[in-house]
This record gives sequence, C-alpha cells and structure tokens, in this order.
Amino acid sequence: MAKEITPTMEDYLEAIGQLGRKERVVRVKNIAGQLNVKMPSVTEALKALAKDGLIRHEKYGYVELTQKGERVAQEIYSRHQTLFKFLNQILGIDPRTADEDACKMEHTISSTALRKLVEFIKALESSPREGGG
Amino acid sequence: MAKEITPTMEDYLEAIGQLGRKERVVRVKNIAGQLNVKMPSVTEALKALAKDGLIRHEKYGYVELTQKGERVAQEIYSRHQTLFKFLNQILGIDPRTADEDACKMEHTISSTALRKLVEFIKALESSPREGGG
DNA sequence: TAAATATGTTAGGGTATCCTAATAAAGATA
DNA sequence: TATCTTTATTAGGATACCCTAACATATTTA
Repeated sequence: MAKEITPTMEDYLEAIGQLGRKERVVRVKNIAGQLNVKMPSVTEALKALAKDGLIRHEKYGYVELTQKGERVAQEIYSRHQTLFKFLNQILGIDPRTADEDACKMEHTISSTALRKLVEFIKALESSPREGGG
Repeated sequence: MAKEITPTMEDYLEAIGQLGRKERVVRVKNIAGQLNVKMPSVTEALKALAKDGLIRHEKYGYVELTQKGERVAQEIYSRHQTLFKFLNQILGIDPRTADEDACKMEHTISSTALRKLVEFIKALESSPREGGG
C-alpha cells in the first residue's frame, strides 16, 4: 500500500525539513534555491507531496511538513548524517565532497547497510585505530 | 564535451560487460533479463549507447562494447567491487543485500570517496581489528 | 491606495525510462 | 522448404522530472 517515494521527492522533503529548521517559514522560492531547480518544479513537486499527505501547502502560502512528512524527512536526514560522518570523519573526505556524496547515497543505501554502518562507526569510535596514514 | 552518461546507461554497460565475461555472445534478451526490464527498453537503450560510441550493435545482431565502452564498464565494475567488498566483508552485510546496495551506490559515489574507500579497506586488511561484535 | 516588485502558479514542452501490443526477422524443425 | 518458435524491433503511450513564458496573487513602497 505505502506508495514508493522517489529519490527526488525525498530531496524535496529533506530540503523542506532543513529550511524549516533554520527559517521561520518555508517557501517555494527557498526550496527552489536549495535544490537548484526553478519554482514551477517546486510547485509541481509540492502537489505530489501534498497528495501523499507528506506536506501541507495552500496556494501562495507557506509549506509545512505533516507528521508523516516529518518522520520521513527525519529518517532521510539521519541517513545523510551517518553517511556524512563516515565519509568525512572516517574516510577523511573534505566536508564539501562528503556532503555531496552523502546527498546522493542517502537515497540508495538500504536500512540494513545503514544499521551496520552505524554500528561500525560506533565500534571505531570506542576503540580508535592508531596512526591513520 | 564528454556527454554525461546516466545511471541507467551505466547499468546497461555494466550488464553488457558482465554478460560478455560469462557468455560467448551478448544479446538483447539476456540484457533484459539481467536488468529486469523488457526487450524494447533494451533496444532503445542500445540505440543511445551506440550513438555515444559505447557499444556496437547491428539490427537483430549481438551486442559488443567498444573500447570506450569497455573502459567505462570496467570503471563501473570496479566501483561495484569496492563497494561490495566494503559492505560485505567489512560491514558484514549479507552478499545479496550488499550486492544490491553496491549496484545502486556505484552510480553516486564520487571518485574521491571511492579512492579513500579503497585506501581504507587496504589499511584495515593490513592490520585487522580484533573481535568484531 | 495605486503602482512597482517579489513570489507563486499554469500552460505547454522536452528528455529519459519504462511498458504493451503488433510486426519483423532469424533460427530450428518437421 | 514451409512452418513454428524465439528473438528483436517499432509504434504508441505512460510517468517522473525539469524548463520557459505567460499569468496571477501578494507584498512593499511611494
């Protein structure tokens, strides 16, 4: 039953979540800026997200995540954070690249792999390795 | 100038490379089977790949990678192998899931991250950690 | 408050992928 | 070789994205 959400829609949700965290209100223009798309693309995406009950949005108004949308956005954000941490802190990739990679990989990594990655990071942190080359 | 190749086209190239390694000839039907799509989708994709000089394909004939296509396929395969090794051997994810994840992530990981990942795996192998979970 | 500006939506297109149904060619076999 | 089967292609359509140009609403400001 649960309709599949596309990576693109995940990006929209994630962007809305992030913007909501740092701005008072979330608007089409900001989402467009964040995702590097034009406003009509956002309007269209919002329609789809609203239909799936993931956001609330009235014509010409602001955008808000529903509880369900909040849950999904959180989930994506946490995938992102885990991947970023691994790429940046453990592999030593510069923050910019690590963030970009995390942004793309967050849509494809399975929950199994993510769980294992979290464990792995935890294990490394509790007994760090010596002399990184 | 170098036209961007889409993840989907990468999948086609990778499949052709793999099939070529284990079968005498590569045909539309097998590619379709490998990628879980129908034959018309393959026919269409082959046209695009041929136009980009990545494969050779005559109507109703077999399919072959060009040198350029070979190079790209190799590159993708190697990304896949690295990711698989990390997911399976290091994170301990079952082979099936690890392969699926690798298949998706191979299209999004940056070359920087891949390089770092290879180094990381090498380092781990040369001085393995004790008592995993 | 009327005009100017900023923001948002609609209309109409384009590309990439996929599909089913119909058709064509190739290969196998009676 | 005529027919059956398998494999491949074409035709036509659907969906998910993105875009530009034109229009509509909201907000700011003179």
